[in-house]
Amino acid sequence: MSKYTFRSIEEKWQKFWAQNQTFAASNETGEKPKFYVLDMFPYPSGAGLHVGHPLGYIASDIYARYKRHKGFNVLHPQGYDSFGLPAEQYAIQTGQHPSKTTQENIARYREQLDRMGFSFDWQREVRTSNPEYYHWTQWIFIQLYESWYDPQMDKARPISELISIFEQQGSATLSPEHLSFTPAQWQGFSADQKEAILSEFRLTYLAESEVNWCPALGTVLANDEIVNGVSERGGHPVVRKKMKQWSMRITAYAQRLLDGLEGIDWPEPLKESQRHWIGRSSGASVRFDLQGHQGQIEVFTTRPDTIFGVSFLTLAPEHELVAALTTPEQKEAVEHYVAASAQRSERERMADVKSISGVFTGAYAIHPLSGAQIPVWIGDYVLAGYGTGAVMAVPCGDQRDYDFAKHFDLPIPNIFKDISIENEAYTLKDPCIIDQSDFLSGLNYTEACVAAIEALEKCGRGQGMINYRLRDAVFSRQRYWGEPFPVYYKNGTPQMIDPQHLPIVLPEVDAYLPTEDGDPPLGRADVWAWDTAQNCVVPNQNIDHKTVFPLELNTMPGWAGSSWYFFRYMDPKNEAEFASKKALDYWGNVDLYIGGSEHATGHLLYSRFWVKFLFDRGFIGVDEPFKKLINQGMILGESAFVYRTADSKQLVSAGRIKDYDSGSLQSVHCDVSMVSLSNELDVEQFVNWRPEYRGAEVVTEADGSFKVKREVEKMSKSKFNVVNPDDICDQYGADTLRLYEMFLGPLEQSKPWSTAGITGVHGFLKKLWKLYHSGASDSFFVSEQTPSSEALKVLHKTIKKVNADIQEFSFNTSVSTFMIAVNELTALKAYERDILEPLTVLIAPYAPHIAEELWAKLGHEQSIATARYPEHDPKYLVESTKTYPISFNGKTRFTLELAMDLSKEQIESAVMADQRTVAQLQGRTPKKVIVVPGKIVNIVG
RNA sequence: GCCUUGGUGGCGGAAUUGGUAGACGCGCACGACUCAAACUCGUGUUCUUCGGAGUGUGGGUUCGAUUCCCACCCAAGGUACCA
Repeated sequence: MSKYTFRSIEEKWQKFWAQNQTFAASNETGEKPKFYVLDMFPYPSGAGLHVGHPLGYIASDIYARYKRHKGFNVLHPQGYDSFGLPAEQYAIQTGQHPSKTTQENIARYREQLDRMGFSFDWQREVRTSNPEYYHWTQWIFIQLYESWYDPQMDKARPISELISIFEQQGSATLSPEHLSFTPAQWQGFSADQKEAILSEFRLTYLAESEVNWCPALGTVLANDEIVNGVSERGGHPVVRKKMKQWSMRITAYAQRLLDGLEGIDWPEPLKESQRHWIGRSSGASVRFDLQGHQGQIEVFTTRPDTIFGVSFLTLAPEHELVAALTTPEQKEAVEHYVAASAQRSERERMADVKSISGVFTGAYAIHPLSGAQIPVWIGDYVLAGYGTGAVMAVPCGDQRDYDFAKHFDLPIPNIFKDISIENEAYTLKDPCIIDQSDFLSGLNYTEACVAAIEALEKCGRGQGMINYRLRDAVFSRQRYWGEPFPVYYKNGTPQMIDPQHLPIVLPEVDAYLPTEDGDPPLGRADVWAWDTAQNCVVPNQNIDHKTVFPLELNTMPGWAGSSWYFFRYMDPKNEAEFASKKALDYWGNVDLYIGGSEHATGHLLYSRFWVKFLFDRGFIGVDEPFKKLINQGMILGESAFVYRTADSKQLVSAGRIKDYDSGSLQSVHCDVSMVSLSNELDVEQFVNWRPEYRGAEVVTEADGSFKVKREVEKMSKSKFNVVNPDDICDQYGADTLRLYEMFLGPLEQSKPWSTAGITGVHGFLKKLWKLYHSGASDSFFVSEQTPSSEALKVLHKTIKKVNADIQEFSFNTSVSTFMIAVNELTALKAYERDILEPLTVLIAPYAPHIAEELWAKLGHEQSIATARYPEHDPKYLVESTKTYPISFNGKTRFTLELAMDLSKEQIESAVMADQRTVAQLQGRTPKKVIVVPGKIVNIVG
């Protein structure tokens, strides 16, 4: 059988499936139970699908096909997460419209996906960048805006209900402390005042948030786009700055997102990362008055018991009170420090625990319980985004505070009885008693926490509090290629566009960069204002008109469209709703979701948030999107890094490219560390170079020598280490690719890609084919005889094992089980129909093309897709003997075959009588003989 | 730094609740077929000083540890605007 036979079989069946709509799922509630198998949809990158993508798709496809064999109505759709940064970056470079490149990329992805024989229901395809789709993303945004979270009912409610509460009861218990009003006062507020209050409740709202701003590029950058403090593109300086942006009040759902994890079948580590991300901690909020200043510094602490150990306060450099507090003498030092901190990314600051820096503001706070003077410092180990951006420093009880105090020679009072803090802080390692703490002295940790909170509450300086690490999610992007907001501004106040006028379609622009004035790219659109009289988008030059108002210029982030797409597949063509009630009720939530663990705290948390919100508002009937989730491991690529070695052995610079002509690396901003320089890179040149890099230690060029270092990392276009599955399909066929990717190792484990070994699974498929072609000159042959009991045993143990493996998603071991089965059946010359038919169904989810072909040859006219999955019969698997490993002190020395039904004593005497036992013992009497029937015999002596 | 995962032959990996470490495949070696090569088939393949030793390193629990516990080392992913 040649590779041409494989290819023609694959093409034949792919065409057959498409023509017959074999995998179309029905929304009609029939007798079959439903099952929804979903992959995380891909971002259609310009590099095409790489071999890492199909890993999860193959696994989910095997499962979907398995479920069809098991009699389920299976929904197994696919689509594209088609808004995103790379398409925009490409557009900036080439001037091509992102929609054009996106469509081209999608066409290519589709071609690649089709070649692998996936059982997707393509009629349900969705694309997040289609107006028919983002219509509903915009609609959900409006619903979020029109909702608030009621902590008493613990659910989201329409904002109109909040307004009636305000009208009838005033702020009641709902409002934060600084806002308190009666119904009459509410009525008296201006529209703007009312809106300002409501925006503190809306689930999406405008707020000042910190961003990484690159003045030279005039844009905001992701942490990912910043390398060593400068922009990856161009190497320009980046500073942190505040900007008014849309935020999502995900923090309102913190507790429910935490609680919801209990009821879903997700990998424990993934739940753990979400728990950690949400970061619930209980403690106390403490307010420190300031000496000679209005206002207070509020801190959150998990250790209220150590309140008498406070020897200074530390504020984040971005803290709002810093400028006001700083004394004239300290002004210069503080401003210098704040400016320096703005240059460092949050990640850098978190990772750096070695260098201690900070500066005294000159100001003092008053200890809420002792009345002592507490100096106020600023230090960049305190992050503005966490808690209140200020900490009460207890050097004896927190290592970072301790180090800070040591470094700046601040007092380190010890408040722990019989604990030495000579060299390091004491951090609750063993229980201990609080000392030197007024009324807390003599109490243990738990008692002291309670007493301290009580005292703080009594004097109005604090209270017990639950704090979450989770922050509200910034929802604005200063980008072009994303969903436009359905928002216009009337005198600076945001207004939602009536949902009946959606979608607000992304406008055309002449370039994809920010405007000269620093507006996002949408500021370039000629037509980008909203006419409230005509209810349509109109040219923005008419903005003076009384009915025409500017539209929001930001777009939504990548996670907007991916937070609800799984519902759209249920009813993808619906123009009246995001999906019909009937479809939503029938399909419910996703039964099995497969995707990478890199989405653990992004996509998977945002989706859960939106689903809980949609549930609260009664739009859907489920409050978790994904019942069961499997993380497929990443297939890592092998990257080559080039180091230029100068005259000396020292590494001058590093990067993924070199410049042939100048003999130096371009735009490398640092020394030894690695920098990816995607934008300056001539891809052709690198690709041509790569084969030489592979395995090479040194490549010598005219201008000197270049060291090549190979590293395994995430496969990605930006890392130039992508391997294309098409090449594998060309050479071996889709069935081989499918089996091989499964055979590589456990689904959940990351592994580097390598084609070594692919001939093994290809050879297996040939052997499988041969098993059905034992006739004259290798023609198809099947015997109608009754199979031998040996053959039946092989078949049934295979059924049992493969069935168990699929349920545990252990696809690699089922492939080896198939190999063993085919080897054994070939040796037994088991060509009987009763062996071959069940075997074909068994293997069909894994290698569907060859299975369809063999199924047809076996005389079936229907596709194998819904053929009944075989079940094993235990009667063929009964064993009468067991080969016992006989070990001495735990080391196996020989084996002994004994009947299964022997008693412990019989086994022991049989073993002790054996010549080899006598030889091993050399006359000694064993101290003990351990016999585990059916398992092992261990002789201790 | 922090969070998560992983570390087993030359390589990918296998190993019910702790019970024969290295299944299956690659590679390699030898043999058969062939004028020859490829393909295919067969045999062998952890190391070894042949006593044994051996699952990243060092300890511990156990009759028995890849599996459980403690400490450490290394690699990958995430770390809030990549998706």
